[in-house]
Amino acid sequence: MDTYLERLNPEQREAVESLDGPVLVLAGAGTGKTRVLTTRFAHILLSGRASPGQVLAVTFTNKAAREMRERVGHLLQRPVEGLWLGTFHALCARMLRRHAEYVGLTSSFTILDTDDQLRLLKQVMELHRIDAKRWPPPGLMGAIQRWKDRGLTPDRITPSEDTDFAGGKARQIYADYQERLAQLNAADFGDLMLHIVEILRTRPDVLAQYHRFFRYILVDEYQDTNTIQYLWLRLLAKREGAAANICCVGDDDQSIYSWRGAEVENILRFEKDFPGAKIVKLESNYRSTAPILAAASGLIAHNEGRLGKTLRPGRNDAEGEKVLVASVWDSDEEARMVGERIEQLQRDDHRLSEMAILVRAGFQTRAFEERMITLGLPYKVVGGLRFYERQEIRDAIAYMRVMNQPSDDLAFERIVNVPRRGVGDVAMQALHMAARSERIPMTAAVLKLLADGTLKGRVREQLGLLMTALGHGREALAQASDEALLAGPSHVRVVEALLEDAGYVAMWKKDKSPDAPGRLDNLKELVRALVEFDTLGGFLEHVSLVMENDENAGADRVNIMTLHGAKGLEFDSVFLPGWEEGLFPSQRTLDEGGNKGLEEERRLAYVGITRARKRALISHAANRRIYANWQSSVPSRVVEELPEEHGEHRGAAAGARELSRSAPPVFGSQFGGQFPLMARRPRTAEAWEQPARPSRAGGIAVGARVFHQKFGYGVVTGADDSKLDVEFDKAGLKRVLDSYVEPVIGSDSGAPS
DNA sequence: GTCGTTGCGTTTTTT
DNA sequence: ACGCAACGAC
Repeated sequence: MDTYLERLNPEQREAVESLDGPVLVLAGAGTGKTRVLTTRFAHILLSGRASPGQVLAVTFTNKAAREMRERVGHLLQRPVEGLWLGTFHALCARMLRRHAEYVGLTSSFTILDTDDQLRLLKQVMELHRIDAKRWPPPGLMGAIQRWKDRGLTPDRITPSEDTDFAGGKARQIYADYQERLAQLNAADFGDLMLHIVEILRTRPDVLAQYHRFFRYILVDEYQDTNTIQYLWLRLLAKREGAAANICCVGDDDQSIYSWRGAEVENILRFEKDFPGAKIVKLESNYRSTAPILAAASGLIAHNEGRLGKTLRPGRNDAEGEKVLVASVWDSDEEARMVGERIEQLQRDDHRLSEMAILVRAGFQTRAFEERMITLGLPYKVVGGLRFYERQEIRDAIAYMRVMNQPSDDLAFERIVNVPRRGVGDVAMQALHMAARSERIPMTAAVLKLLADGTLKGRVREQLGLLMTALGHGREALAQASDEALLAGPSHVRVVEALLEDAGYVAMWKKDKSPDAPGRLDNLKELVRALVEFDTLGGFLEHVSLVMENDENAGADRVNIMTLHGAKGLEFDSVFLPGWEEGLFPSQRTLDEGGNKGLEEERRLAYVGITRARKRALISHAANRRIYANWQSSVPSRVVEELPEEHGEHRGAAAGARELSRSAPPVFGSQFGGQFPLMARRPRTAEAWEQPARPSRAGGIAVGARVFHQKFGYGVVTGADDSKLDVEFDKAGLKRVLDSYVEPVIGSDSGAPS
């Protein structure tokens, strides 16, 4: 009976068994965080403390929720139903459907996707006559989202926060945007949380109901919670006269989402909010070898203000290969080297799916993809555009939404002229006018303008066909329930017919572009997915909350993904390319976030290294092609922070570095070819130290005329160790790394070259 | 109303 | 270099 507890180490066991009162579990990478969470869940149920429906378990991704559900079921040795287990958004949507009327919605409200949100915001901004050039709608959308992330409804926006955008009109636009959402009976993603928090704040009766309901709360990835999620948790957890049975699991060292509103501070203030909280640290790592752990620990130790965990090897067999650092000439050579190493591992019977190339930014994947194609190695880019984000899928879903809910104006606007039906600005204006003046949905406005003869010619004919197709579909859907018992889910056929009759399928069949057949396949795939649901409405709820991509799972492929995308995953072999100043740490993060930004980049590096079970290969290139031109780069400072004794440094490019800044890029590939990297004898120990960082500051004097790849020509106005202040002719005063600039030869300043 | 040209920006991403 | 979005010409 208690065997599941015996499989835990003492810390894990403490985290699982401390059921009364608040618990914060600080779980380092690979220390069994998920195991603790799922076992705790099972333990609550098996010890009879609560029934499945009385536990609230929250995750960030659907994947994590699914995994937890499976593992809990496995521990209980039966599938569990009626759980409140899901993502923040899915759980909030579920709650909001029960109390929608408190925020002016009905329980059948629609959830908007990002396209819809932006289209709606643009409309509101147009009404305010905001110049979209000067104040780009996506910017304001972002601001609104951040407000929502912080729990700020329009009435809570202070004037000082408002002035930033659109000349002080942002608050008003936000308010109008919310107003329009309410009219449309719609909520965007942020609203799911914002509305429910508003309800819990203002309706003590509703809050009390949930307090009675949820006896235990479990939270995964707590370091990633933003303010509104924190508020939601706190409201639900803090009960009058009872201990808060909330257990949050997180790792401050893996907080990498501050740029989208996550507040690590939520971890730090846990003890303040929940007095008497028990803190359990999990530090035994069962995933990685000792050198990998040492490298990761040494690196993260450079951060300040940590809660201070140390990872120690949890297994006896944890010795292993050193972490490699490779210096290469350019990004092409880097891809070649990684490819070779992958082939080598493959020859040694390692599975491709146990290898991952983790990059800082999306554009880096291309070089590796190309290399994999040349070598004939199967690969998958994880987290590219997801299935439900593809144009044809969104269009098809918009068709379904309109059929399901004729008042869904945003979905209607998306498809009204797809395929082209001759509906342009003029016709749209007329439809908007009619809809607004009569206070009717757009589809009703179309019927009206068709009836009164305002619409003529081709538009009239085409829109007539569209409305007929939608009408037929809707009728068939209404009858579907009778028929369903006999013929299986008929909504599948209804949707098929709709996409045919509306000319949507024909549009892609006519399309001669190479990706049209693929899009038709995707549409078939979408229709197939419908079978899993009893009703069209159920399916639509699913797609708006669960945007994921399960394609070609299971096949043996090399994984290529961003470091962010890799969080929570693990692989035997991990490749970490592009560890160069400017790219990783990213220049932009440094510019915007200063030292805090740097620390987050360092955490990202920590996440990267700790993904590896057996081996990690870090690399940096002296030259990288960014957009059109080549840029020379210096190794990331993060590379220098790796502890020496656990790594090995290899590379041909070290000596080449001096050359790199002045040599024409065409040299690059030739040079790389002459020094096959992996064939070189590794230099150990002392080689860990960076090959003397090219210190140009000494070489470039104040007053020197220089050239910078991005900013053009300029004059140096100041210098300190590796940074230069340069007054550029076109771009103005910038602070740049000395290695990014070239002295201009033959100018009056006479810098040595 | 549609098609072609110009111009800007280009980290990370879930739901 | 490239892709997308907005604008102007047919």
